[in-house]
Amino acid sequence: MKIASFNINGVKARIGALTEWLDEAQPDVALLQEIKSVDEGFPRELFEDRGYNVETHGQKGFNGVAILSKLPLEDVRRGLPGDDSDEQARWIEATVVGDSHAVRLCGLYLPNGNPAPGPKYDYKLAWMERLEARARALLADEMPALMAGDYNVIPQAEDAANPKAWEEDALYLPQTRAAFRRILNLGFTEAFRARTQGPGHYSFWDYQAGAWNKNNGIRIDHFLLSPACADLMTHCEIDKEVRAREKPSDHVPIWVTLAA
DNA sequence: ATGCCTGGCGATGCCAGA
Repeated sequence: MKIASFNINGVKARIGALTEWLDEAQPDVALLQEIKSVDEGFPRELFEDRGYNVETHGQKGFNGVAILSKLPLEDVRRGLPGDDSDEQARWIEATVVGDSHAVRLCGLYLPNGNPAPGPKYDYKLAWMERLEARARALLADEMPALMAGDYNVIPQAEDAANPKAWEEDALYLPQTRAAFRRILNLGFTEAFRARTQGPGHYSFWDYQAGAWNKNNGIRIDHFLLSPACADLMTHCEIDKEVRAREKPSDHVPIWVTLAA
C-alpha cells in the first residue's frame, strides 16, 4: 500500500501538477494539505474519475486537508480534538483496510506559527500539544497508525540547507523541535529518517530568491508511524523532481509503502 | 534589514505562507 502526503498550495491552482503526479506516482492514498477550498468547491470528480474516494475538510481561502483513496475510507473524522473553538481546517483521519491490516491514516497541516513570539506561535504550540494527545490515543488503540503531512517543523540542523537562517523562525525554534521530539518519544518512527540519513534531503523550497535553483530547501513534511505501522514499512521517499515542473507547489510529495 | 514569489479574495492591494 503506497501512501503519499503532498502540500499542494491550492487545489484549483494545482489541478495540472496534481493530476500529472497522481497518474504517474499512482499512490493508493494521497493525503493533501493546503487545498485552500471549501468542501463544495473541491474538484472531486477529477479524482473520482481516477478511481479515488474523496474526503475533504476545507475552509474558505486558507488551510484545508483532504484524503484521496482507492480503498474505501471508513470512520472519517475531521478536526483535531481538544479545542472546540478551533475553526482552522488542519486535520482529517480515516481507516483503510488492506489485504492484511487495517491502518488508521491521519492527514495534518500543522500551523506555521510565525511570527514568533506572538499569538500565532502560541496557537502552533497549543496545536502541537493537542497533536501529542491524539498521538497518545492512537497508540492506545494499537491499530497500525500514521500521522502524515506538513508539520512545519525542521527537526534538525541537517534538515535545512542554511540552518542559521532559521534560528529565530517558528519552524526551527527549540520549543518547536522539543514539541516534535516529545511526540516521537512516545514511540513514533519518523519514516524518512528510518531509511535515509545525512543532510541534503528537503521537501520545501521557497518560491522566492531562487531557493529551488540554489537548493536552499528545508525538510518539513513528515510521516510519523506507530510501532505497529513502522513494522509494516518497506519504503519511504521524497519525490524531489516534482518541484522542477511547470507551476509547482512549493512542497513536494513524500510517500511510504506499507506491507498492509 | 527587507523583499524576493505565489494563491486567494475580490476588484485593489492585502494577507498568509515558510
